[in-house]
Amino acid sequence: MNKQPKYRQVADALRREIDSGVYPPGSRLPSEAELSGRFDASRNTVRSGLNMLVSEGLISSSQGLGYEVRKHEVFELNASRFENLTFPQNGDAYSTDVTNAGRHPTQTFRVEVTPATKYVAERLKVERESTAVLRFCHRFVDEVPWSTQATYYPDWLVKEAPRLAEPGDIAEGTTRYLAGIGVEQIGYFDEIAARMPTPDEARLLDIGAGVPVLLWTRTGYSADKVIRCTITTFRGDLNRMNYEIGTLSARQEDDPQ
Amino acid sequence: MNKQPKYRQVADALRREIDSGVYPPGSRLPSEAELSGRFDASRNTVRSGLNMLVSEGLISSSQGLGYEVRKHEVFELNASRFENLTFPQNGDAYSTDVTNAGRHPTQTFRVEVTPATKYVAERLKVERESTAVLRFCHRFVDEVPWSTQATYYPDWLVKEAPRLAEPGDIAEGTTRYLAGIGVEQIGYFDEIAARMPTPDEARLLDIGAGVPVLLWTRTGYSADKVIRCTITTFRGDLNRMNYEIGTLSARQEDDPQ
DNA sequence: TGCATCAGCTTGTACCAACAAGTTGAGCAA
DNA sequence: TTGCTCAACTTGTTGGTACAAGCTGATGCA
Repeated sequence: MNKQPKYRQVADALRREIDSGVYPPGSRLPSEAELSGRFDASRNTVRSGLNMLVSEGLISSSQGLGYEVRKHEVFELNASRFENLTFPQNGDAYSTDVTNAGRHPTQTFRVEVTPATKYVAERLKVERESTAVLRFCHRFVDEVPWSTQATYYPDWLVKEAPRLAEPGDIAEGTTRYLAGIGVEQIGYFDEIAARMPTPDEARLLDIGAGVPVLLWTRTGYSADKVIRCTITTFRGDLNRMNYEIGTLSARQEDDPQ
Repeated sequence: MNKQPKYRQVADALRREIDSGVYPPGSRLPSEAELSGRFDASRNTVRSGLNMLVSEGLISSSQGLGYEVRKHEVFELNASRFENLTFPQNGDAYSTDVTNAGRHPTQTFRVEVTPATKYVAERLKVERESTAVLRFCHRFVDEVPWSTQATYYPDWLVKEAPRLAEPGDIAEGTTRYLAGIGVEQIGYFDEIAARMPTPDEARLLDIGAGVPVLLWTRTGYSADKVIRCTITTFRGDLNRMNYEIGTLSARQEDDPQ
């Protein structure tokens, strides 16, 4: 007889019903008052149970509207193709991928000079607090905030490639621009982590409780130096990263889709 | 004058203090009663604020002990080396990596025959509900639950490689065993996602609120067929995945560490 | 018809009270 | 000294109340 607390029983019961399809994605749950009656619990207790499900990312709530079962449409990011070494396409990949999926991409962009954080300095192999150029992108899909991308370039590189510090877009892509002046990216190092968003990230990506962010750090290097560090934050509930490694084989061809 | 609700003011103030080092990782926060006095708020209001920080993964609480600022020691997983194509080393990589880090690895292991879930069936390219062999690993580092790893092998492959269904360990590693009978893995496809843990996952990995899981799905294929699907779940707060792509360059050599 | 208002629903915030249950250290007993 | 008990702390659970604030559809006025 291991008695669970009542608010947990509420959460478990509702979670089971959501999983089994009683409340399909997009549907509304009964109101707190109704659940309060059904489970013979106070409104506070029911709210505790609902809060668990919110923290798990299973449901979301809005004032005046009620609780809704979250939909999970996942967007695939092909990380190993994203920035092909021989045909660098940089940020363009985002626009093309999104457009191909029949969605509408928009983004805001800004450039600034900023001291490198500890995390960035370690990766760029420069002194902490030494300045770096930050090219920052805030991306949307169908007007929904999707990701933020911050690319840092070390000071010494900006001296060789001054256009990096200019506020405008670089039409041919930064990788190609750098290759043009003799700085060729020959490899990169990816780090992927997950955590709950900071309040800033939650605001920029418009995510509520229960949704983690996927952190993708790509450090690109030339034959002898680190030339950039890109930190991308994605909504964890809307994105999945893919890596294709090894011989491209029948796996692709016999895919019926 | 945008007045924030009181519980949010509590959370923001404490978050700022944690970030600025007033409460360093591992230290204890003042008790609910003390904070209640300091912020001139009821215990419930203070609890709401503290709960926010718990959901963000910044602090954790235990009955009788109080609230503690979470420590973040991250373990690096080198995914591109993990299963080298020419020198397959499979699960061994986990033991060696952990031992090299001066930690103590343990694991439990079991084998079962189970119907493939929709997710697994899609990746193995078999019928939904058709049986697969599941080799399941529950891994610990210094007695702390670290990850679970579930590898599924399709039915047709088990007919050719019967040892896959045997309960015991395969000493030389499954990749090598399969290569020995002519089924060579020539590539794989990785998918990485993040989400909040299910109650089952939270139990197996012993994670509380505010910690997401990192989901890593590796689908391995031979020249003409998919031969396995491995789903690994990690604690998001303790792990980071790395991919090294492109020419191995000076990046490694001039790394002082 | 068209528009504004408002009643009645929803969740959000904030307080109070009481008791359960886990942890620790002081202090007493063997 | 050793070991046990217990008081005094901590957070966890559950109940209650009241009002704020967002949303929707019905009502009624122009």
